Amino acid sequence: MPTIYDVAERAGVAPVTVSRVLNNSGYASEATRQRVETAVAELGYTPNRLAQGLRSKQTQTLGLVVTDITNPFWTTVARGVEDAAHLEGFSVVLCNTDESESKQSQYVDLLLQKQVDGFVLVPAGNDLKALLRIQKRGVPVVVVDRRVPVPADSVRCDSETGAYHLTQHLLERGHRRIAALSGSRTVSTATDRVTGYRRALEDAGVPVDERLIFHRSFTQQAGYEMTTAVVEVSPRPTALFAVNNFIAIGAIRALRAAGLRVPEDMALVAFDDLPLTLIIEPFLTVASQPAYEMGQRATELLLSRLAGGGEENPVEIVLPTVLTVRSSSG
Amino acid sequence: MPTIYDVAERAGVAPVTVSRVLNNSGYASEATRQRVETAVAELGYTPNRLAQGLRSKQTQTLGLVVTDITNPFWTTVARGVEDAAHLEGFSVVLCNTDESESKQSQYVDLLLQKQVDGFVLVPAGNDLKALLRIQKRGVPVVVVDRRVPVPADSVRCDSETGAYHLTQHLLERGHRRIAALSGSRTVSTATDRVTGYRRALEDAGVPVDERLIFHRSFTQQAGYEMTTAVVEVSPRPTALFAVNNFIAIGAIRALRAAGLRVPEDMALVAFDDLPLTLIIEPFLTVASQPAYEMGQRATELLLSRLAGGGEENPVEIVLPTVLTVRSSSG
DNA sequence: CTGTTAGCGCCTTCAC
DNA sequence: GTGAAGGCGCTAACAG
Repeated sequence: MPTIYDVAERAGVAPVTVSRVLNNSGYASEATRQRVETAVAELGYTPNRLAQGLRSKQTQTLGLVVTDITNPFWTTVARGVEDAAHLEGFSVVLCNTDESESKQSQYVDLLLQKQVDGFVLVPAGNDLKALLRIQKRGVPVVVVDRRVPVPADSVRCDSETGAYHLTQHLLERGHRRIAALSGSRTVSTATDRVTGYRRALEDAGVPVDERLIFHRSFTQQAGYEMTTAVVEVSPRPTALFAVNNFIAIGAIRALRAAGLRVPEDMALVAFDDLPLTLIIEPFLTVASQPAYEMGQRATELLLSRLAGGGEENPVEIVLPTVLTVRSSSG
Repeated sequence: MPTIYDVAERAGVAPVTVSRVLNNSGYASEATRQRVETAVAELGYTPNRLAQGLRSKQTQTLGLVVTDITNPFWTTVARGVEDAAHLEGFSVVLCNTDESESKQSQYVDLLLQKQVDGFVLVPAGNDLKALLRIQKRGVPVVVVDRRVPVPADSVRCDSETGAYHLTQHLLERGHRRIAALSGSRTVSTATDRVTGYRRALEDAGVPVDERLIFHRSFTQQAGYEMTTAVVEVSPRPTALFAVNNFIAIGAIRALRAAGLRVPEDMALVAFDDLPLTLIIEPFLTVASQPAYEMGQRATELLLSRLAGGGEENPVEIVLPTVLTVRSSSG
């Protein structure tokens, strides 16, 4: 691997001059510029970003910490992050925490050691230590999707209002007994959506039946189990509100297993759309989040922080969800 | 940010000793080891991987270059890569080429500059320059999913046999006019699958009608368009072979639009399963690829190369596809 | 078992 | 407009 020294020697200049030409910093006569550039080409020189980073304290790299890239929602967020980062010459290191706090901790430390310039972070569980460690180092971080009880730049959707609209939609359809199938209580999106659900019921003067509110996890398996339990409640609810896409799929499967039709025997609405590229016939009524935009906006915010821009105070971007009514709600 | 010098000073030892303790390289008495460790803890010292990498010429980082993380197949491959890498303490930098050769080239160069230790590469288009550049630098690379006309470690599925089985399956069901909807001719998986299709027809003594073979791209849009065209061919085929999942979805939509039922009016088989976590009722007959395992195996192979292991010659891992018969084939 | 020396490749600082 | 010196944080190679 040739270095700037090799280039310098070949071009008959000093190493600094090579650096200056390559980075367009400082003056350089057209003549030397030419000589350096031909030397670079002849040698096939490539800068070593490790050395650059060590010296300049910037790696042009972002850490992306999500729960599971296998969930199409995070996939899309990741794509938004990657595209926005690439646009500014930044690379993205991908990490899956699987909602495990220890994995999150491990990854964050690793990324800090790698001197990433910033983080796009989906906090796993309710462990704030990792986030705080990042902030303490003075490394910019944007929290995505979830609320955290500390000041931090963030991008998320209005979960509560989205849930409110979905529930309201069911109420307008005449449903009075609506079950909520949610994720872990430690995750703000899970609780916010249940809060929106509650508020909609209360605003409509419909009593909240605590036996119809389930908290488990954001998985298909959990959706299946919660639904299996909910159909046994007496009197049986007439509609379900699934707090994410996986739970919804699990719910549909459980309903089929129980011989119940959607929406005739049980209406269903959900948070998060399913990827339209993979679905043959969209039929779920959903409050969908602009996943790509979330990733993109988060990254843009992060990069603006890196550029030294922005206000002093944390920026909190809250995007609206989009209610799409389809056949599953009757 | 404290450095080993700070730690050394505090512990009353030389910087090297700190390095030795931290990396468990070379001897260190229990006493100094203790002193170093408490100093590390007190200072909150964290190694700088950039400096380590510059010195040791190893970054513990892999470059993952795929066409589009948004496709669940690649998502799953990526997850396999990430998990396997993480197991050995490696990080993964994610890049989407969107099948663009210039993007591929750009990314590969960037990753080389970042001194990644190895590549998991899905070659975009039929441009080998990027791959050759990697190999020329002596950086290990494993090609995934596609065949390339140069020696290289690789992991892929047996596309030809998979396609053969799918076509054979349709033939056994009595179909004689079967259309093939494929991707770009520049991608080996597209051509291999058509080759398998041809061979199955020939082995069954069924003449190949070139008007029933389409090459466009691996997208839903292309699937839709090819299907719209294929139903106009006279005599109309009775079955379709979609060369990947997106094409299959596009085909189904086009068939619906044309008022044709699957499988009654048109049977359908496809390569690549749809993610079972997102599908309510799997009904596509498919030859599915073990995507997660492909990523995992590729990464393991790559890491074994980094460890200096393996044979001299390129290793070519060809995994079998799994035929899953469901209702779409009648 | 521990320390000294040197240098990975680059860029900032200061001279000329 | 160009160059010399020094150091970013770490570890290999060689002492002792």
